[in-house]
Amino acid sequence: MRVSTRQTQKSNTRKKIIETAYRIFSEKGFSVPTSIIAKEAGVSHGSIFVHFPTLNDLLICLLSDFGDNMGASLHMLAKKCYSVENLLKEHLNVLEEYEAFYSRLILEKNRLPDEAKSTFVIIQSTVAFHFSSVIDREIEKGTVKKLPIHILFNTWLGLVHYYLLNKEFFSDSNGSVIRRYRAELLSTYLNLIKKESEVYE
Amino acid sequence: MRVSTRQTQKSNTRKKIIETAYRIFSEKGFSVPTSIIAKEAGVSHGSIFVHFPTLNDLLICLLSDFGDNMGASLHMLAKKCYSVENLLKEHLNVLEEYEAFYSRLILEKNRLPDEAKSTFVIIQSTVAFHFSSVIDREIEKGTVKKLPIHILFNTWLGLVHYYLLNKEFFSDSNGSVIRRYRAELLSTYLNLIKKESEVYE
Amino acid sequence: MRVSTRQTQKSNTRKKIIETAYRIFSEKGFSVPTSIIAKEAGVSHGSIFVHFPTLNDLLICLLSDFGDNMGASLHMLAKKCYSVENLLKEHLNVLEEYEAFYSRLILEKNRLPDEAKSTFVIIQSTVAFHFSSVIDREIEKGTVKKLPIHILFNTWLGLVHYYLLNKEFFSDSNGSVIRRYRAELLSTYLNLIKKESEVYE
Amino acid sequence: MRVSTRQTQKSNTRKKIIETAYRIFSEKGFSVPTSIIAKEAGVSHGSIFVHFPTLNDLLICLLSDFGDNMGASLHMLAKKCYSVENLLKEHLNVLEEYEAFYSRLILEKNRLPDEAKSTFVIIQSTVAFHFSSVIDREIEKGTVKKLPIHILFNTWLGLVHYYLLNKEFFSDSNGSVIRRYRAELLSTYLNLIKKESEVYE
DNA sequence: GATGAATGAGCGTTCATTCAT
DNA sequence: TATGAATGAACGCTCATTCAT
Repeated sequence: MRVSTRQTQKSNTRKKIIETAYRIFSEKGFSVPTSIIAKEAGVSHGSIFVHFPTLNDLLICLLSDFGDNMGASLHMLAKKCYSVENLLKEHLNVLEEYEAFYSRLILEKNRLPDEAKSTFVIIQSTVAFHFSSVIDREIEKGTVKKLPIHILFNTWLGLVHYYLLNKEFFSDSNGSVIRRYRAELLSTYLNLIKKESEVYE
Repeated sequence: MRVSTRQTQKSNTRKKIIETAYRIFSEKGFSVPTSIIAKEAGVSHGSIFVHFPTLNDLLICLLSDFGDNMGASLHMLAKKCYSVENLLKEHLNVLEEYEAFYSRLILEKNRLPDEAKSTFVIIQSTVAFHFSSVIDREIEKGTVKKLPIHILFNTWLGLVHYYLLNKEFFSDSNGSVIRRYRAELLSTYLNLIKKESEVYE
Repeated sequence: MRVSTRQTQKSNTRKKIIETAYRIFSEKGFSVPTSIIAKEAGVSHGSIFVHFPTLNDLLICLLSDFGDNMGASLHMLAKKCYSVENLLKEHLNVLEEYEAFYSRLILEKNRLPDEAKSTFVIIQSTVAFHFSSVIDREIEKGTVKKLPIHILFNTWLGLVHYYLLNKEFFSDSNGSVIRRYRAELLSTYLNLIKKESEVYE
Repeated sequence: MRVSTRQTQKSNTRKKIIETAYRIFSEKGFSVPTSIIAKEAGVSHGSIFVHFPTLNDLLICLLSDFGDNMGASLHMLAKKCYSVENLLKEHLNVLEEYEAFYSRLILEKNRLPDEAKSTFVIIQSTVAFHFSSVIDREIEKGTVKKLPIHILFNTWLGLVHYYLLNKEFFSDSNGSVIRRYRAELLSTYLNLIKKESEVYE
């Protein structure tokens, strides 16, 4: 019991740091000083370095957790996705769930440790995989235009990222851009890729 | 004469600072220290602050100049653009011309003074304006799908920005992504927006 | 039994700390962090401060133990030492036995608590005492030059310390300098202090 | 004139930093924080890093200057030194001149950048060179015992260093150990190395 | 106007020490 | 008693900004 209590406390602190960092990095970007994270988390500055020897280690942990979580959410895409429409809807659901941090990731990944890039790559690969198989099928069925799949994918991702990265132009800074533009994004994109006879409404 | 000489000198220094900052920010991003800019420009560190009271002022000037230049280039779009295809080709030409700095702008605009956003907005508005009028015409002519114009535009911009922001995944770090993917970007996008009978090759 | 067990445990912990600190300080010097000592000793970081309220207390204990041990070894000098030669040989034996820690002590004593100096003094006094009585006798016998004894002693100590403190110039960093230069140190020193008719070979 | 004034100011600050660092390192050792040096020098903390990019650079500069100065003083040894006695007297003069910093150097050289060791080596080599040539001559003349020169040298250096390193046992902490023990050191050492017929008084 | 040395607040990180368990 | 997470003052170093020349 004793040991368990101690471990709980430790992991509580760790959790507080991780959650605070996640929240603050989401809000303000990855260059917020560690001292601010500590203050917001209600722990001492030194505590951060008890749990994460360097700032990079904290970032890597955050990104890794994030990649795992978002990856897990994305893996559930496969089950429900009999159509592109469904796939993209679910993709938007996942993006909405992780919206703030994901936006920071795609914006600042170049400043982050190399591990960040792999997180990014893994996430996109997962989506790309499901996207490919669904689109492939639809192209064969003749419901989607026959165009190179990777560019169809990049077009979708580019479109969504464009809204995420320019959030302040599209919505109140607090709301979710994804939620607000979900319908528009979906219908436009689907109407673009569908053959004319298959118009999406 | 004296005054004129001094003014010449003054404006030379200013020009050197602006050009150097433009080049270095293009290459390394906006967080290069001012001392490095000064050294590269061959002027004293203090000179920067004679011409630009704060770093923000230098950035605003740079962005404003950039907006003017790129805006001017973009205004010439109108003349040549009788078709979407031509318009987009010219847009890519302009983007290629300003590629490095433009990429930094869309990547780091959140770290820049608020004025940066207006530069960004002005540039995109200019493009959007020409895009609208051309697309409008083509929709009316029935060569382009009837979809909300602003989303068609965002799709195009999102697609291009996606390549610019993920340059390292698409090309050698030195070459121009735009030059390399120009054909692919154009053909994909046009095939998406054109009605089937009008397929772009 | 409980109490005894607990006491055993306590003294075991204490012993582990002392032994580890002795070993690590010998190897790496006195500025190794306490956390490293704890890890190497296989005890918790806090345990160090249960047994030694401050780092200084640990150092004082270590130095005191060291003084006792080396002092005890040195006290046995008296029995065997009928000649300076024997005395110095035995002195070198003792120094070789304690070489690593002793070298650290003479190198870093200024960074150590004042008590370190008394350890140093006690050790040297012990040697000086035996040295004095042997040399005294030899001077009377006329085998050693008649010079102030304390300087003869300081010359010897200076010579030996010089080799200990500049170990890296004289030998591989791993071997014992004393062992390697024992003969040379002895013969030179003895030839210096002996009257000519008594040359040492 | 203007430029000269500016340069003077700069070099004044640099000089203040160097002199203060020299003085404080002499008094308290090389691990005094840079912030203390700055405060004592009457300059801002940042100023130190304007003149010396890293602490190591400051140390290297200090040691290099020191090596040059002491080296220059030592090179004058050659002229006056017709006898060991004169040589050693002059050596002591130089040591007395640089006593405080020299003592720190021999005590803490292991903690200093590698360049420190070369300073140490250069200084000792200079002394060793003059020592060798004088002693060589005297051994040939038969006034000094025939013993390996390098150990005769190490004995001298060991003796002097012993007094420098244990200053607090030999003299008031303020006075110069060298000045106080000059006669004793010289006479003892000379009497040890001289043949008996040549006794030094 | 141009200079560049000087400034000092702020950064990530270290480590002896404390204290609830 | 033993634990080890938590603490916070201190460190070397950076850099936009100031100002005497």
